[in-house]
Amino acid sequence: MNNIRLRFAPSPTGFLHIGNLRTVLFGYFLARSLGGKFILRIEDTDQKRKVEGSVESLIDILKWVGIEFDEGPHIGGDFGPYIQTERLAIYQKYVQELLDKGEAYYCFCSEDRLTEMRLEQEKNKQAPKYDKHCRNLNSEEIQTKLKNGEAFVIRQKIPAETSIEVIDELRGKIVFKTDDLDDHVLMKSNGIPTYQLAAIVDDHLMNISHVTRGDEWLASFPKNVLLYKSFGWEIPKYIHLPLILNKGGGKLSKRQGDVFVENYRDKGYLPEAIINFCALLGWHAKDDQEILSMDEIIKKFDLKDMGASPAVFDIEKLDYLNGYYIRQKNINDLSSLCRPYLEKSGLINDKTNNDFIKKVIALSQERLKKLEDISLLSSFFFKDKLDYDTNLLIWKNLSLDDIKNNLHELYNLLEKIEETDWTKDKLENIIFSYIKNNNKKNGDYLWPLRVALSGEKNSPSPLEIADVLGKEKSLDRIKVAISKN
RNA sequence: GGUCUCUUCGUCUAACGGUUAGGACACCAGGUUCUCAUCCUGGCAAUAUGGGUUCGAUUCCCGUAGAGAUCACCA
Repeated sequence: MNNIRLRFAPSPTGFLHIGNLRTVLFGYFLARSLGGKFILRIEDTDQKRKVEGSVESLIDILKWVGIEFDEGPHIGGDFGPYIQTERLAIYQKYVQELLDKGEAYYCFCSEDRLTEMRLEQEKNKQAPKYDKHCRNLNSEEIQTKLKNGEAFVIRQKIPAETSIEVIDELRGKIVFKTDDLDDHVLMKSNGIPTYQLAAIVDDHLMNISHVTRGDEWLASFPKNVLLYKSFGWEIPKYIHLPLILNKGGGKLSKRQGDVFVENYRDKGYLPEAIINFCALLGWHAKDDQEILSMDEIIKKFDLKDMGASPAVFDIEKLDYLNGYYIRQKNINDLSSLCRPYLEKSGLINDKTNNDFIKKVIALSQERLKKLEDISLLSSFFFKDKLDYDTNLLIWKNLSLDDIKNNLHELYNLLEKIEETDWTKDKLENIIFSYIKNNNKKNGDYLWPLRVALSGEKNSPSPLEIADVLGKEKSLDRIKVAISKN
């Protein structure tokens, strides 16, 4: 039994961003490698951005990836509730404590005044910052305004003219001047706390030992530390994970391709590949192993082997890993994974014979980068009529007549083979010895045969295709090729 | 603009202050009974820059440059 507790605390604002996935994954690796607990907490304090149903889809996709929680809104736990809007009374209590201690203050400034102030600051090329207008109101003024029912927020009272030292586990000590820090809003006028308050209170109350969050929070880290000090609470270890960048640099954004884990799942990326890929973004195993399962990563994971520099998302490496993991699948698993893609593209229906599909998929397995590729790679198996240019049949500098002759010879040869002997190995035997005995070259026969059977420039070997297609269909396709003009 | 962070092959990254600066992806070439793919072999390719400290710097310190983050009653 130890006290290691980490959490993933997303906002329910839609699909899971790949950068967020990387953050969860590292939190998960750390928690599990330390033998600790992993908790899901929903940070829904921004009601405007909340998207209906996103908590459910979040839990779904995390489950698909293979992340298991020990506590959370969907499974309960001893530190609930795990949804922030169900904890409002708690935040009220703690914000009052801050008020009583003089670590926070009422602010009655209108939005209009704030905007005006900001415009003025911009005009004078100053950093936009709250001007502390309400910081020194006396209690009479406050009581009067409160009685008049004036709207207010509660702001954090940042100490003046000093500096604050914070420790990030990846970067070490960082020093900020408090005068550069804003008196941030802790409690909004609707009585709901901001992230800055809610996250700190919850992390404390939920006994979180290590906070893993994105790099974008580093700038507000000193304010968080100040808040811990105001409460007199112990500060957990903080790990600000570097961001994932686009190919051209810059935050991974929707405009330059897929950013949601759901997009990758739908295209047929495997969780194994996604996990492995994300792990390699900022972490490296001591022994240089680069193909790793979740279990292996957890076994080898160490905070010390993590970097603090941002990483570019390179889809080509993901493709490589995905192809690798697809090749490792056994054919039963792979065909159940691929079948939905074939059905969706209309090549098969739910009644299509499964054994036939398995054979087709087996031939495409080593060519797949992602599951959705199966439709394009294997469509010729399912079509009644192949559509290809006659010239595609021609191999090197043979004439079309030569090609047709060769196909004719093959037709006569294959026609004699018994249905029960129609297997890849036997076909191979017969065709190769025929070519050899007649002193011909493999390509003169195999290329046109392959095109006749597939209609494609690239495909598996003609013997493999013929085997899967069966005698009748194969002979039909050869006949069609011979009669093409 | 202020503040903070980051900087090794194109990309992800390794290297107690001493290595011919290593690996992976991508790319190129060769091999694997036709193409593609797989697989195997080989190749190309990096310490941003200027100063220090040191016998010795990719590694430590300072400056410069570049990139990124942040500066909401969003998270």
